[in-house]
Amino acid sequence: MSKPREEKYQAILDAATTAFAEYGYFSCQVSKIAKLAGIADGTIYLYFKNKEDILVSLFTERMGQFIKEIRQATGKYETTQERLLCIIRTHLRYMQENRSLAIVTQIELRQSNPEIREAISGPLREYFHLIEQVLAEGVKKDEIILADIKVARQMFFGTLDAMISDWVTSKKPRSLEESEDVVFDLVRGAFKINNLT
Amino acid sequence: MSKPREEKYQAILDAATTAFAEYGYFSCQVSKIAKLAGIADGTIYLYFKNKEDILVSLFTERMGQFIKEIRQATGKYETTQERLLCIIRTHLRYMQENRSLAIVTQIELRQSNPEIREAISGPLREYFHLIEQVLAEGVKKDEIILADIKVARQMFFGTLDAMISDWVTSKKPRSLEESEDVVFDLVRGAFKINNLT
Amino acid sequence: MSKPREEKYQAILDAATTAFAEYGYFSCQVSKIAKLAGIADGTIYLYFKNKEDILVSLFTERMGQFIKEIRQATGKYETTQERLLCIIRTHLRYMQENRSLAIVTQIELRQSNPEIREAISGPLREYFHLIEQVLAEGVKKDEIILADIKVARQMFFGTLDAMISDWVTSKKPRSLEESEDVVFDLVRGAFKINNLT
Amino acid sequence: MSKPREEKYQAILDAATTAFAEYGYFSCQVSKIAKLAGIADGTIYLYFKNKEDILVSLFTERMGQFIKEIRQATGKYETTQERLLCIIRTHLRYMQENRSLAIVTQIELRQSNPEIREAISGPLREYFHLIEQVLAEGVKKDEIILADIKVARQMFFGTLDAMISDWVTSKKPRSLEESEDVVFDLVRGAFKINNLT
DNA sequence: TATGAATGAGCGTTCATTCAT
DNA sequence: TATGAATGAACGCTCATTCAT
Repeated sequence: MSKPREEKYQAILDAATTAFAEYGYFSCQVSKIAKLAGIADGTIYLYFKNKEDILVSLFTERMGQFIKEIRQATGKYETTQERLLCIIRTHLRYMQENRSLAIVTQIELRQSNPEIREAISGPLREYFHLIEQVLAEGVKKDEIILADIKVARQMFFGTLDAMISDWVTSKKPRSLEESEDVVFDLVRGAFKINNLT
Repeated sequence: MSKPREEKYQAILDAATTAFAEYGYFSCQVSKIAKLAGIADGTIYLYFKNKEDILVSLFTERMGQFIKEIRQATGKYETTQERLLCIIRTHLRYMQENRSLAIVTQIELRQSNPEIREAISGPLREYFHLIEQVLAEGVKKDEIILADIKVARQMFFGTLDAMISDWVTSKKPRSLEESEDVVFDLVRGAFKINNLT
Repeated sequence: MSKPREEKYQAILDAATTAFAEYGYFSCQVSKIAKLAGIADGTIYLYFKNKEDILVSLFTERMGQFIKEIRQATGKYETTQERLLCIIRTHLRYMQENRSLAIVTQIELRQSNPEIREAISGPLREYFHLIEQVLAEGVKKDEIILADIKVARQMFFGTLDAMISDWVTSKKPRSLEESEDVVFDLVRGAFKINNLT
Repeated sequence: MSKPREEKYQAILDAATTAFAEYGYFSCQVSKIAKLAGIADGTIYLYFKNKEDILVSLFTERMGQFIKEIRQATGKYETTQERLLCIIRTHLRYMQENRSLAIVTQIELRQSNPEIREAISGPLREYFHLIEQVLAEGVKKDEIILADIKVARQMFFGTLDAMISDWVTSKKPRSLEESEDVVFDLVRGAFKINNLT
């Protein structure tokens, strides 16, 4: 019987995402997650080693899926221009549709607690790597001009991240989709994307 | 004699900055700050209402000074190009010289805990406002071309923030100064800064 | 199963009564109550909101039962004379059998701390009311003669209270029961109880 | 220079009486007493060994004076009837004019903390002794009839104590003086005071 | 598996007391 | 004497985790 187990595992992760998003990791009690998941406190420990494990699993699972989705979507496009626009769209839309995850990402991504940060950094680095791959290939194909891939990635990711940070913080945020083209336009300028394409 | 009082106040804030940077706000006990400041636990409460007040004061004081410094530095320049470069340089250098503050900023800036976030948001919004002012004026003077001031600010700040985030996280970071020109170049492209200037 | 919960609730109240009696409310740590009840400190907070809640519950429960008992016992008698003797006996005997409760009553009944006093005053006022009812009816039925019901109640209760206070304070107290008739005799004189009855 | 020392000593005792009355012994910080006395916290410790010493001194001094006053007043009268009325009047009036002292007496008289209670009990026992002397002499002179001096004293003191307790607790208390005659009348009945006298 | 009552380590904060000035 | 900043022991309460059922 692995299916019901998987289901409850995901239910806990869902509950944790919501709860962490609302209260923050430290201010959120395990009992709150349990209540939200509709199970007893103790049951959580049949699925996760401890509170930290919930957070780490949450990142691994959800960020992993996020990156997988972005990678798949990006794979459909050939040009760097299209790929970057695809990442922008997928990133913003995914976060918009998973607001709690977006919040948790914003909050806990930079946890100082070394153990937590280490566990979390994996998926994030993978995402950074994906972006940098796209950029590197674009440079190689002369579709963009960059003096420093890493800094370019920092700009690219940092922009999206700041947008989500604002959106998440804002009480009545306007849709992120509206800004997709604006961002892309800025990126085109920054990366000197060949307009002929 | 208000001098010694002020000195101890700052000493506690310094200790808190270091301690929060190392452990994170929640994982850092008040006693750790006290020990680091070389005072007794109780003494902290002669200067701060509670633990949260330390964090909030830290932001108000240190971020306030950071913004003040940036504002002063920026004021010396006329063109938008120069101003933006000035912000980039001041921001990166300030954070580089105040690594712990940079870390705390990264960590706690996005606290989910509503009270803390609210208290912190003031200085940050002020900084956002400053950047947007520079951008708006640049647009007005036709020195840059922007479809959306807010998104441009998000890109500008987000880029610097991501750079610092990487730098802070990295075990052996290369100097942020090296990247100043690279970032500026990207920004010039993004904001279509008139190359004639 | 609500039984074991009720049992532990009472056990904590018992422990608290003993501990408060020995050390006084403020000088008695919650951990002492827990140890006396044979449970962990934290368990206390599964049954009571906080330390004050223990004290208040103690009064509500125990004093409530004390008053209930007195009311029941008194209800069996018709004449004021019999009723007053009944109160005297029940009061003294109850306290004699619940020495710790008697002490706590003596100690905390007059707490200056306004919140505590307010919470405690309920049951006490109820008792005062009961006594005054008996007295008022006695006056109505011409079984006693009183110029002022309230002052009479103060004398009646004050006397019993002072007796218990002495008994509680005394290192080798003589039994309270011995004094029952003596008190009653004084009361008869004071209230001019009709000897014909 | 012993005069200013004595003055400040009394000032602290006055402040303590007021402060203890308002907050209760445990809930009243030494700093509150100091502020009320218009001196620095540390100064208190030039006059008193510690907080407890303040309370004990307060009782010794103030209760001592109270008893002295009662003893003097009582000494002026010959008959037991007059003497008892004199005690009633002096007791009630003294407490009415020293409301804070009355409150502190009510509150702390029955402190469970053994050390405090022991220190306090002295003056109180002296007062009990005084009352019992009057009663014993009255019995000897056939002016009153009592089966048990101690219980009679308990009634006498308990009544006054309960009256003050009510008066102290009440938000808008009626004057205690109004009740003097009523109490005396009750006492006359209880003690079978010979009306011929 | 699931429960949820029980645990007890851990921490923020208070405040009586001290001591350098 | 007087000050009041500094001290640090002490304690109420929380909550992640366990375990008997």
